[in-house]
Amino acid sequence: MDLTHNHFSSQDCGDCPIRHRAVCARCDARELDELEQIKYYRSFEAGQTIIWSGDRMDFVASVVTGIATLTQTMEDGRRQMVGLLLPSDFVGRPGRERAPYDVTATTDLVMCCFRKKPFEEMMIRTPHIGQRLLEMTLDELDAAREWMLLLGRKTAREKIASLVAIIGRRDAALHLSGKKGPLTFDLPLTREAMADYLGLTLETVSRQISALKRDGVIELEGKRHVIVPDLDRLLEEAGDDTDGGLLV
Amino acid sequence: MDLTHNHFSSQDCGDCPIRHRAVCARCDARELDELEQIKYYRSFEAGQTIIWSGDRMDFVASVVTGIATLTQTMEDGRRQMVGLLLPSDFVGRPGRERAPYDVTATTDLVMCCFRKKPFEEMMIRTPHIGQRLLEMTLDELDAAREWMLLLGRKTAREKIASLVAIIGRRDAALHLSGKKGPLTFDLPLTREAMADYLGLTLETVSRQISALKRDGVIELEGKRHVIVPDLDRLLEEAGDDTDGGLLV
DNA sequence: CTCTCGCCTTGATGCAGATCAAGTAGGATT
DNA sequence: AATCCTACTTGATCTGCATCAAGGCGAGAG
Repeated sequence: MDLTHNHFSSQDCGDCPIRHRAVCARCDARELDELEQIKYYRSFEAGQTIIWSGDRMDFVASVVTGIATLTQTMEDGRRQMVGLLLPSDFVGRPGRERAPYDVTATTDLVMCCFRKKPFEEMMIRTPHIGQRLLEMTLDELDAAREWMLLLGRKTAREKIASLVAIIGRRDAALHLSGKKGPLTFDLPLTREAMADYLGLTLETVSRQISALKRDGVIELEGKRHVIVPDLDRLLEEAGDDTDGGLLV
Repeated sequence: MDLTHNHFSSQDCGDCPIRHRAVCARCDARELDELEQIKYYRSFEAGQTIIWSGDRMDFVASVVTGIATLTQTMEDGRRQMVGLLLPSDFVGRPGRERAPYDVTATTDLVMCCFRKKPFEEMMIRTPHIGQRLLEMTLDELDAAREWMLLLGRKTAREKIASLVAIIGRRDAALHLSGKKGPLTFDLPLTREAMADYLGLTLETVSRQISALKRDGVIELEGKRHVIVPDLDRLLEEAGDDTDGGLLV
């Protein structure tokens, strides 16, 4: 979700930094109070599965800190990531009983949850919450469609460059950094998780990261920390024309 | 979008069969009248492009009859379909100026359009329109995620079987057919369009269709008309566990 | 009737990425 | 310091799909 969205207001964030951002920057005091009643926090450790596909899901939630993923698995074990949730992203669907995907914490994670039933009731009484959710869902749909282009038509090298660009930009947006020096950030995913994101094997991911490093498109410190000396070069490698897009 | 959705009511559809279905099965008379004011029809021929990516788009619309596609294109011409719009599907995003994808009619097509500005204003005054749009968008997001699994992890044979199953089921749903005999329907896409849908080349599409035919999974009359003698067999070939899913 | 054009099929070959298989690096445990 | 373990890297080989190339077929036009 786009952190620069015009409805956000970092000023009015109280003790729950996400609640306001995600659903109710436009709420009045009574509504905030009502949300407060149905809200609770949950913490997870890296690697922990939050919900298995098919499980009953009686809450909706915002990611506060950390990273979660949505994945689908076929009977024979093939896995595809279908959602990457960074702080401020929303998970859960009003009006659905059961989770359609596995939700997993890939780093230590804190989520701000709302009990589903009262949240749904509140949504009906409070239209702008639904409107905000619609905006967020439409953004997610756009991201999914960019992702489909990546999965269907990009080469392994382009996929890796795209992933690095996506994470780098979202990270920069999160830290609200005013353009200074080369983009630098940690990859918050294992090679295997990247492979599940990109529809590749982890060996191919590793090889292509090495290739981009060898060719000077990225630099690595350790295995996770990335330095992008030239963002335009990276975007070119990613096969991206649209450079406003690609926000997951 | 799911035609069996509980908010649909085929009874209350007037001269615009889609208007009610898509956005306002719950509208009262005044609201219907208001929609009437901002509504108009547009027809397109097979193959015609409705909007190019980047164009200004001053309407939202429902497909009445025929089929449209959303596609993305890279600079070098690689193309990926990211949306398949069948009758009753919605296209356009309130709050967005420009189209992010090419929209093309793949068959003769009639759309029921609403001028965007007044539609947006009406959405704010009439919450259940927004709620219905949220439901539809969430369904589309689910479909996009199934599609991502297909693009990222399925083999060419599984992809073809999945596509045939998706189209066959949606066709069956549209005709509200009460289970009778083997599933039979037309593929509304050229081999090239199927390739763009599936992230394959048209040659591979052709070969795999031939293979499924040879193996008795499907039968063909001409090049487009498909008979599915055993749906379970087809779904097995598609690698589908979830057999409620896969509605695009 | 036959020409033509779009759409489709089939064959031959090549290559990107999967698969199989070792081996390395670094952090935690003892 | 020795060990173990997990995450990662790199090499060798295999294969599924892309690519290049040559027809086939059916519908509409003349």
